[in-house]
Amino acid sequence: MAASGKKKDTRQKLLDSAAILFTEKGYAKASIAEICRLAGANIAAVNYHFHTKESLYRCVLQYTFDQAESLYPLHIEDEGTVEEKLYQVVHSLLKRILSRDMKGNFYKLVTKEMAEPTTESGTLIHEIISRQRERLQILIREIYGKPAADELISRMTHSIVSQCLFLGMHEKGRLHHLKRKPLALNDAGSFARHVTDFSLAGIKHYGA
Amino acid sequence: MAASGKKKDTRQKLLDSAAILFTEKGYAKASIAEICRLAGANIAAVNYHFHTKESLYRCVLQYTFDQAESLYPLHIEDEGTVEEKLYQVVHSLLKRILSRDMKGNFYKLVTKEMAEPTTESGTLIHEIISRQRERLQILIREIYGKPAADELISRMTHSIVSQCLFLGMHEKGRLHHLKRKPLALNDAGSFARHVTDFSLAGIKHYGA
Amino acid sequence: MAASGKKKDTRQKLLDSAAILFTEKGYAKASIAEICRLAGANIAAVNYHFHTKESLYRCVLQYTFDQAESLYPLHIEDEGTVEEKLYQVVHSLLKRILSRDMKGNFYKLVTKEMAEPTTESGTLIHEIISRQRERLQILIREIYGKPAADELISRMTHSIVSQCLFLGMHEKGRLHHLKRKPLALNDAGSFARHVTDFSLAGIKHYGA
Amino acid sequence: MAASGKKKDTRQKLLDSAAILFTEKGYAKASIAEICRLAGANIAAVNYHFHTKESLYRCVLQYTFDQAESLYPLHIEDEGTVEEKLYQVVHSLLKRILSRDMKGNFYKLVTKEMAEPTTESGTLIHEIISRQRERLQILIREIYGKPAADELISRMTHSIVSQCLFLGMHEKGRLHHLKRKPLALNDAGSFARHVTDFSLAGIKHYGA
DNA sequence: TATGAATGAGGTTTCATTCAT
DNA sequence: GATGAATGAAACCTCATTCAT
Repeated sequence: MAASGKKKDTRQKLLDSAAILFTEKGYAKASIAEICRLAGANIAAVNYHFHTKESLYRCVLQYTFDQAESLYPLHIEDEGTVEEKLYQVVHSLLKRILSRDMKGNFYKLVTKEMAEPTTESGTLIHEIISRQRERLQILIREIYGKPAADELISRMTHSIVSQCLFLGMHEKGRLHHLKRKPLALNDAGSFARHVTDFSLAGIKHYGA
Repeated sequence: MAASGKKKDTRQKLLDSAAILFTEKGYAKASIAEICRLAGANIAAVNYHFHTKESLYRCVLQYTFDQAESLYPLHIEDEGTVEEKLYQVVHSLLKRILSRDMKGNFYKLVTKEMAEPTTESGTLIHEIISRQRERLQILIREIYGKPAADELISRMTHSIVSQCLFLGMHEKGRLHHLKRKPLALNDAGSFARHVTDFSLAGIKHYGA
Repeated sequence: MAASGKKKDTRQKLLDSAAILFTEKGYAKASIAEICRLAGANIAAVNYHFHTKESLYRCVLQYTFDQAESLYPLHIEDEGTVEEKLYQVVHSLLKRILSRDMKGNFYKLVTKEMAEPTTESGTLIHEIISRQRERLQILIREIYGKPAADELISRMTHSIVSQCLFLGMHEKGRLHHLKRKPLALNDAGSFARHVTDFSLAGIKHYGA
Repeated sequence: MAASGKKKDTRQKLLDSAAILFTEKGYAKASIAEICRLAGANIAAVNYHFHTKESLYRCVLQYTFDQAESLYPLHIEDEGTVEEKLYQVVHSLLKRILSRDMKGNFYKLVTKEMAEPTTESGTLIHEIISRQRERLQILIREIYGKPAADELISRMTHSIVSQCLFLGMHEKGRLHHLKRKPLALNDAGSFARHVTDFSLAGIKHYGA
């Protein structure tokens, strides 16, 4: 019975390998051949299990997103202050972004996708990002306290989101001149504190 | 001279075409053949003038950076307050990022490069970004007023830089769910005001 | 028995699907996968029931021929004139060629095979065509009335056969510039009249 | 100077090889690799000179048609009878069909195309066939002498055309059970005589 | 008996680069 | 100095077939 998990093994190994290589090298430069080699599978395996490279890519997006959600769920306590809720949102986002222990990192794929969109893969990302963005906007409105123009809310959302996602753009520790040492998962809490405090001050500046 | 003028012409046209295509499609998907076609040059012209594709790419990085510097120079008035100087820095950066009227846009190339590094091309970008980052850190220290740990300064720098560079990541209006309407060069001043005010409040929050 | 009925079912569905797809797209472009999909069968079903693709093809040839014979049997009345018998032969052939209501159309496969022979499949077609051709030659000799060189008989046979089989070469109404509107089964009688009359005149011209 | 013909040599050799292989094996089964091998060219040569396999195919169609026209021009004497003109048309068509000495045979490609259309290649063939068909219809009307329904003219045209084109369907002498010995170019005159006489009788039968 | 996963050979196409002219 | 033909490596994809279950 333990050995009966052989059946869907190849498909899973392909997903893992693809996640790693897409994350490391990007969609274009990660070749099917290399993905299969890493998975220990035949070169035709991708076509058998996923039909095309792009379809594999979409599955990887979904897969890494699901992993991110299950490993670092967004848990907002109902009783805390809105400020605390903002911290929780930012913290959970940063944990996902800084995580290195998953096969592939969804948010690294998202930033790649934003910088260099792959045909037809935007839909999934669009939905996910939109949902998170809306949640954040509601929170910001609440923190702001007074009625605010959409434009203003939108800008403040941008300010917060960019501080988080921008962390996902430093590949392999390269270009790490932008920060002192590469941030690791351990730093998520501390950095989330900074982003939250920095941004709360910004929001409240407008409210004053 | 007429003949040597002709030669420079081809080289220049190649730079322009390459800048456009690298910016639009990224390094990998912009082919030499297409670049030459757009430049009205022979298919061997790139190898003749630049030897390899990657060398052409490095030249394009330098070229678009020089253009950015000359079109949107960073002019800091000596007499203003530090807050005003921060605004000027942010404003000039945003103008470069939002500009669409140059052949290629250096900062769009930078964000592509950060998300998906091309072998061996990091050096130039490293230097440029470092220089700007240092200038910004000095300013932030000044605004902060009191002695501050490098770590803190670094984090605040990140917060400001990310708000700016993140704007360069929205390709062709796709993924524009992150902002209401695509920002244009006209919006640089207004958006710079937001980033500056938002961030000043953040910086001062720590100082309080 | 219930189980053995099931088996025949799959085999039969494979035959039907293969007949349709071979007729529509030709041997090379009809893939085993697609045939199985259309039959609602497993992808290994063809190899299981027919061993190879080519063997399936031969079975399809036989199958569609049998269907043609049973749906449009060649019924020659013993009492009619030879001219009338010629009409009956031509008519029955045209009905088979113009038929669209069978699974696949034997004569469309024959014309495909003549234009682009598939390895090893000629034997069956050879036999079938030969038999029909001989029957026709005997009839022509009879109509001709006088002793005739084989060469002459052969040429007249060609003239008649080609007028019929050529109708099977118009795929999907494409290339239908060769005739005004695509002929349908209804037109078989009328067109057979034309071919018969036209050809009778030709035959008798030699006899004169 | 004699050696200066090297430049366009490869393209021409590719055309010749492709013509031969497309004619022998059909579009689908003639592989680019084999065509290049036969031409003594690199495997990327087809893409360089013709871009895609289908584009090469279209060029081959045009090329073989041009060869057919120049080798066996259709020369109709103005002074002859209409019957004689019909013979000339049929004769020239048969010479083209029976020719084996060209690189590829346009009409063999036409019959292949009719039996198994290749995507998007029909246009050229459509035009050519239409033009020839119209010329023939005019001639038939003239021979017929009296006003005739389009339908009738169309059927008689079919009868003549099919007798000719059907000869192009016997691949490599296979399936030659339909005729005694494979017809060769020498037989064109004699066979054209048969087709003409046989058909003239047919036409006149209606006129009677 | 029947399946679905897996395979390897081969197909077309793309592309950066080289080289004789 | 500049060209355009040519090249070889490598990419993605298709497919008939095999095999353990």
